[in-house]
Amino acid sequence: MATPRSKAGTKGVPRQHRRQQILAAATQEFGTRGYAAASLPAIAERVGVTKTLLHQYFGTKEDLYLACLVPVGDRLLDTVRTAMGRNGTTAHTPLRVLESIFTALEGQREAWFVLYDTSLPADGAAARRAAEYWSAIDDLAAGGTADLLRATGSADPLDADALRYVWRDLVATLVRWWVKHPDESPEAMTRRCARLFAAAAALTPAPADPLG
Amino acid sequence: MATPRSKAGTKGVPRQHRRQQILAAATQEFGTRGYAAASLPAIAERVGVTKTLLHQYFGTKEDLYLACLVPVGDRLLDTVRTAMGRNGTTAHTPLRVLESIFTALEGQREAWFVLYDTSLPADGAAARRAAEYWSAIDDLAAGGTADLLRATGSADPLDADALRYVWRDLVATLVRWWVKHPDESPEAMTRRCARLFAAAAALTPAPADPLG
DNA sequence: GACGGAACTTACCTTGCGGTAAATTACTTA
DNA sequence: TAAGTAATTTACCGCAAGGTAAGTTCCGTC
Repeated sequence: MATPRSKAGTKGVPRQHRRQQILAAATQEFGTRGYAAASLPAIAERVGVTKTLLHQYFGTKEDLYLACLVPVGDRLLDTVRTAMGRNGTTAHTPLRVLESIFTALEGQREAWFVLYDTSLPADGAAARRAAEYWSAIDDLAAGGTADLLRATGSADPLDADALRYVWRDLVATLVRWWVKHPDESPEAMTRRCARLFAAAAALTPAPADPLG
Repeated sequence: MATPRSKAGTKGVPRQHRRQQILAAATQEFGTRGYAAASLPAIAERVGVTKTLLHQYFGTKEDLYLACLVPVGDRLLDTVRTAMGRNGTTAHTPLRVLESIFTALEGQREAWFVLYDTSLPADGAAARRAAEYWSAIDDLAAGGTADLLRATGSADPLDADALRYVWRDLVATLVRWWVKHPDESPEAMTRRCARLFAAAAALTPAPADPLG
């Protein structure tokens, strides 16, 4: 042995394990900083490894991003689908969806923002894939919001678009607040959302009968 | 004359005019791309000028950002203050605030996002200044949200914090949607928000027992 | 019609990033 | 114990960004 001059060589970390480490670190970095501001050196440092290794495991920066995106997207899409799935839209549907999202995200809350990154190279495969995910999720929400608008007598298609947009960003906002309050459990967070919804409802002078 | 070898020299644009041009272009670029992703060369190209000129007019990249931030922040803070100022919080206060924001932003809608840029160097003067602005605006909103929560019987201070957070991001979301629909006038946008609020209120039934 | 300042560019430096080729070390097994 | 392979680093390239120093052109004016 005697003074190993180089730090190269295996560190005894099996491939699959390392893969997971990298994915976790990258998801966190991408989720907090955003694709553009995130740097491979920073991710590598989190893992305690060299930038080069990331390339060898995942290829290009965008490839790595995709590798983070896919599992998160699948998990969230699935969660929302089952949360909305069974019975039609009721008043508790939004809360049920939120709770399912919080639960699915627990342990890696920043992952949400990997799905909705605005700083992606617009022409790349990552952006396309992300767009697929949130358009799929939006479609699920579309039913609910349409019902909602019909109930209050608005037929404007732009209203529907705006409402979907707002709902999506509202979820993002709640998750972002949640990230800043790590002690909050998914259940506690859901209850908090319920209270906030109630407060918000009090804000608007009650119109007509909700949802038939 | 005969073949001017260099394109240097004055283009006959007076200093103040040029200043405004640069500020407008920079605000747009920073607002759409965000501080990190925005590049000085890109801004310079918008103006039809060289990167160097930007430095000569405004100094460093962060300095330029600050020069964009300050007028926007002042204008918005002022607008919100007067919109909330007179009578206490009523049911129409949020809409009045929104309308004032839309009006103040008309002509440069992306400017909003200069105020709420998350990709700023965290330790810099720009971030500090931006934080001052939105904490000042948040303080204005604090009164309203507190009333709201008290009305629904929540005393949790974290609820108040979350509500402020959500409200701020809601505004950002609406502005973002608005940016994507350039034909929408401030007034039309305000009316649309009123309809959306009504729909959202319909969603939450009377402040009954949350979570079934 | 030469002079001086205002407006602008050319040319350059440095840094940090994404990305690749070629070592270097450790683990396994025959 | 030596070969072979898996895991990792060193050393490098190219590029684009932020930033600076030194010009170059234009314009009014005496």
